[in-house]
Amino acid sequence: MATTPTSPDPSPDPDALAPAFSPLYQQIKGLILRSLQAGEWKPGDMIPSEFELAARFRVSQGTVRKAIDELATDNLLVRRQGKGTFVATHAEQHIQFRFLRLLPDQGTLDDQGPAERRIIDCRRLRAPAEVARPLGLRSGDAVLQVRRVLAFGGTPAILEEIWLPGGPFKGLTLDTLASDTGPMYALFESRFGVRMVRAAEKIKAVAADADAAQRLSVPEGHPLLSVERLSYTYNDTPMELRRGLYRTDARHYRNELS
Amino acid sequence: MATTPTSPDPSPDPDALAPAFSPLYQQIKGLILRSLQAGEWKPGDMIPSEFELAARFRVSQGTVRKAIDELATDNLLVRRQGKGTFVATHAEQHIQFRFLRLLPDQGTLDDQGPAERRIIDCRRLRAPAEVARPLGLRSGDAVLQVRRVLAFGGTPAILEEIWLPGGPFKGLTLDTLASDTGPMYALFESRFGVRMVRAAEKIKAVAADADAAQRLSVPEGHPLLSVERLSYTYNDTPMELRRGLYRTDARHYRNELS
DNA sequence: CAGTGGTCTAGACCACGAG
DNA sequence: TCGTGGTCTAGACCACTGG
Repeated sequence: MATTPTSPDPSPDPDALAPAFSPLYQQIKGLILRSLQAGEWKPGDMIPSEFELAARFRVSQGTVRKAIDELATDNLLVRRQGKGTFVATHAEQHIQFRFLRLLPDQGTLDDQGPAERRIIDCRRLRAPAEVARPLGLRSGDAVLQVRRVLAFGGTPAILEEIWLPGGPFKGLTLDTLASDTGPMYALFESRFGVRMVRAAEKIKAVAADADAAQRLSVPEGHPLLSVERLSYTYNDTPMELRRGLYRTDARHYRNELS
Repeated sequence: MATTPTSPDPSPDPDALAPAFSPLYQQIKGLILRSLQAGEWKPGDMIPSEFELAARFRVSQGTVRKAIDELATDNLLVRRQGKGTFVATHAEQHIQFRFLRLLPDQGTLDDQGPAERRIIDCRRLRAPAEVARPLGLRSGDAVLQVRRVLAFGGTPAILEEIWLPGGPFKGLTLDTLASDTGPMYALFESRFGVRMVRAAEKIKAVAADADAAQRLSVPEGHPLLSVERLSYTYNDTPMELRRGLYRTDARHYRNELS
């Protein structure tokens, strides 16, 4: 590790086509990532200082810094000057809505108070094919399905259907969810050790069917935003499939392009 | 500039409340940005090497590097190892669809061929209030309105209404647009010196009105994605307002959250 | 081969937060 | 006052590109 920066790290797979050359700081990044996955440092924890990590990995502080820089821009770590570097968590006020992009058309911030949550049901099912595939499961594997409605100021705004793999979320019940206040992703961290790191969404415009119309208090056929989200944990492992129907009469989905 | 890093740079405005302390590399970033705005280097051009810039600004190469790093992650510059650092441009194949997030539900890449474009009209108008405000103009100021339809494989997919400030885009005509192949934002760069740097979109689900239904070959009332985009040039100056209606029967709007 | 960006190091000093 | 991250520097060497 202290030799040339691009040492391929004596690995198996000698006849592989992959170049597998990577800069030292990328290797360090990988090592830190492994510690995160292994739970050596939990969400909210402070990780060792840059100098400590530099000593542990036998590299200079600047190299550790660059690794941490990237992990911080990926939102896996949070740097706080004068205090230390911390494992990112969903249990923070200003991070609450990192994955919820629905904002009111009017009005300043989302200081309309938090969303009111009403859980419809929470069932243990066998995964249909179209749910199993994106989650990397096999059809028929055990999954949890949660359905709920989010409302703002008494007006229903979101109808969601959440699919979770049965293994990692063993023990999740309606009571667990109902008795919990705070972000659902924070619950996943504290109770199941599952941290959502990134997500991809597919958005369409659809017409409300009878059930959705009733639950969202709109006429049948009313245009709704369909948001299908696949969320990933550390190793790009998909861990949640979420289908949401958003009312967009008084709200909009905000997106920044750059 | 070669003294302490946080020297406020002997500037006017002595009684300002602003702290105005900023790291050297941020100041360098600002200077590079000014050269970009001033057109010292045009889109596609190679900018001076890191050492040249370091000499010009009387700082070390590492400081210039950090400034360029940020400009590169903001997509204002593109680094090419062994060649140099270049001013980003929309006139590149792999950057074509940086702002168009509509992808086919099935199918590999967007190798369905490029979009077919049909311009409906291009008119010089006085800005209505709801157009003037986001563009930072006054109601009644001269604006250009372009309407067009994009189709993929013969099927119309997008109906767009584009509003541009009359000043910067003086001389833009239907012929200019019609005779141009390639990305519209590339045309803006080469003909008007306007480079779009970032954009914000507001997305809703709406029902097709009679006009939209006819132009997009869908029944009236069909759910469509309404995408309202405000695009900005260098100084966070809004330069384009675009209202699009997207068919999402066979396509979806893709978004990555992190 | 020369020129460019990319990586790594080592050391100095600053800014911030907390005791 | 101390420990943390933040900035800046200077110099060495590597990797890629093109003549």
